[in-house]
Amino acid sequence: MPIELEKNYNPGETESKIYQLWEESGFFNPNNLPERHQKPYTIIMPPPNANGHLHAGHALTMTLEDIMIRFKRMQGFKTLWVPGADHAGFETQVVYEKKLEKEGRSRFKMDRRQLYDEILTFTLENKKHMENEVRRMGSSCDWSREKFTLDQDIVRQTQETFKKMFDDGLIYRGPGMVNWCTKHQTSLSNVETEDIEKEDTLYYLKYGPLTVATVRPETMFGDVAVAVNPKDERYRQYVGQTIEVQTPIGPMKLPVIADESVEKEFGTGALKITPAHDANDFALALRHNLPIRPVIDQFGKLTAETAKYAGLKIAEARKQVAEDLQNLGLIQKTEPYKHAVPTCYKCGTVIEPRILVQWFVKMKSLADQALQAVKDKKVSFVSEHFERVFTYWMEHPIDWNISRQIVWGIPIPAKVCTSCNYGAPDLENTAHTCPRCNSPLQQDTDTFDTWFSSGQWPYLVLGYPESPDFKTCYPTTVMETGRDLIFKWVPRMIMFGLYRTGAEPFQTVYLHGLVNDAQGKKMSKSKGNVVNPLDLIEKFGTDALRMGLIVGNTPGMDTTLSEDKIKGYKNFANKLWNIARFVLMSIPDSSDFLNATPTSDDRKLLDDLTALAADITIDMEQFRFYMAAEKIYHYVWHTFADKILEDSKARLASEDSTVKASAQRTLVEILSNSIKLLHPFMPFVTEELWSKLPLPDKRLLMIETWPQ
RNA sequence: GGGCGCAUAGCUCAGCUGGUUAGAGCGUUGCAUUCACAUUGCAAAGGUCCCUGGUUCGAAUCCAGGUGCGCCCACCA
Repeated sequence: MPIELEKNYNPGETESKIYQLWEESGFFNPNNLPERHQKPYTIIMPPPNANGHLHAGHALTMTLEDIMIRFKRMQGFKTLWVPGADHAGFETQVVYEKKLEKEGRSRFKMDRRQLYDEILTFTLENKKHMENEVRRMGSSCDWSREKFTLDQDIVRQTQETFKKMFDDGLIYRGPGMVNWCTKHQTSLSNVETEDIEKEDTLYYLKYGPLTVATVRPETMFGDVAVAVNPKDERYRQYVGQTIEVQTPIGPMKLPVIADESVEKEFGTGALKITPAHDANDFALALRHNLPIRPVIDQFGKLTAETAKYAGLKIAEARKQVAEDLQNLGLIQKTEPYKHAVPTCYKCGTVIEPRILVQWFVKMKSLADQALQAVKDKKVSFVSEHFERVFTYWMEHPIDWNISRQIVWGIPIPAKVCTSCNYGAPDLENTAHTCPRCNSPLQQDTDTFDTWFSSGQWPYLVLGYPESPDFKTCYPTTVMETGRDLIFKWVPRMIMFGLYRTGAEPFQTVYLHGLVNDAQGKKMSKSKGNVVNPLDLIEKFGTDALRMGLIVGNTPGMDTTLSEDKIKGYKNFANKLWNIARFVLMSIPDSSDFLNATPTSDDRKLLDDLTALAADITIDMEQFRFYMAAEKIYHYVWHTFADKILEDSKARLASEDSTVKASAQRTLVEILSNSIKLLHPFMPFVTEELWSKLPLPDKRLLMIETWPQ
């Protein structure tokens, strides 16, 4: 009996069944692939944060990487796609703190150990959801190799990198300027702050014989100098002098110094120097050997140094100080002033620059090596312009603060002195006394910036240095991730990879753009336009969602996700289903017809498809998935269904058995090749239909050969 | 202030190294329908390819300038 298909394709039922079939087949694991699969092709999945659900961007990541992997697997590569989960230090802790807040609790009143354990439980719970959602996307990744950033071996290697970098002089212990979030009580790296435009007042303050311009009069108590440009004739006579400055809490004496960094044109050309609370002033203070005088504490309140202002929060203090200065006649004038201020990217609190004794990575030499690797084309970017963006970043490296004052993360394996600034790695827990001052040492309670571990991800997940996976699969083939990670993650992976393994971590970087809403607007919780990929899967099926994400989506460019578009691909899945239904209804029980000689007309149809397959293969090789997908879609619907299939109806009814058998054979062959070409994009419906085709020696479609 | 990108049909976007009549999806309009599929088919309407200049036999495509928009970075306090 011919195989009968249901009238319509039902994605829901099919998808869970098929994924289970794949997973049980073992073919996600390259070790189980048939003999022909020899040459490695490896992708390390950017580990999604294990603190919530997949979003549209993840859905795009999974789709693109799965397309690459499935295509290469069919071509005969030994494909490995390693899934992972990121503990996402600060991000997760923020999520958990919000949860605590709702429960009326606070991390600051909790025992460190308890807080850690609670977040761990929370994370492991969410990690399961995340993993199931990765499966729902159809991802053919090797779950047997899944890694979590807090796995013991990962933690151990991360800590060893820290020690090695310290020994090599690439990591040093501050004091250094850090971005301090007064709400979250931790320092943040430069990529964890977000500049926002702010309207402030620019105050012109009388500083003895000079006038300085500032938006932060409350920091005047921390001033240690006034700086002018050495070429500024107006102030030349004061350079080297000490001036007496009136303040609401009494006079202070400040030296006047000359420094090139001072702009003559801005304000009055004279700049108050507050090294404890301004990154530029700190750099300038280092150049001129100036003292550092902190007047703001970790909670953003003024310190005892400021006498009557002590305990006031910055905003309140600013108001008070300005008012008092006004009354003393020390404000010459004020003007409105628009500028960008860095804020905590999670809570929007204005960052307070502070000088703290913490760990920093020296970026210059690492960045130079990364730059060279890219120049030498050891790493190339899909969409070449990303190379320019990357180069710009690597030419302007800033030392990287890797200490976080949060519990959720990999502990920094170091001992720090209780009385001086000494600190050093101590992985084996053997150091107890400070070699500098003999004071007791204590375990550093800080954890690593999460990018410090995820930056090492490619070689860590492959089991560097000893594992066979590392030896055969590193450098990996492609790193596919979001465009915004060109400066957060990609450079760190290249730098760490080159430093620790001596080789670049991947050969090609494919960056995708943002997934925006149907109107092209960025999705955000506050706008309420966030689209949940799981909802779309429920509604239209995974295959339809994948096509909707891929077609028309060029590398690096943002894309829009609209239900109408996805609906169109749901219809397409059904169209394909019905093509197969028709073909299966048109062929006899016996499979003799498969050996029929095609008529010359049919031969032409088969040759056309071969040519198309070759064309599509080139698109796939060159990462033009948006185009390959559209081409096969167009062929299946508007050539195969609308023309070939319609034309075949007469021949299928032919009395001439040669003509009839040729038509049958041709239809089956075109169908099976179309299904193969579509498989990377629409894996579920194609695998299901493949199972229905009356072909000899059939295996799972996922390991079938790509059409030549 | 610097960097990167974008501007093509009503909407969202393709158009790779310059080459007949500029394409797709959705939307719109008309017609069809006991057929594998109404989750369908056939057909139609719809474009100053942002503007100006240049290179070329030939420009949506390459170059220069302009305009508008988006993103990222930045120490003029």
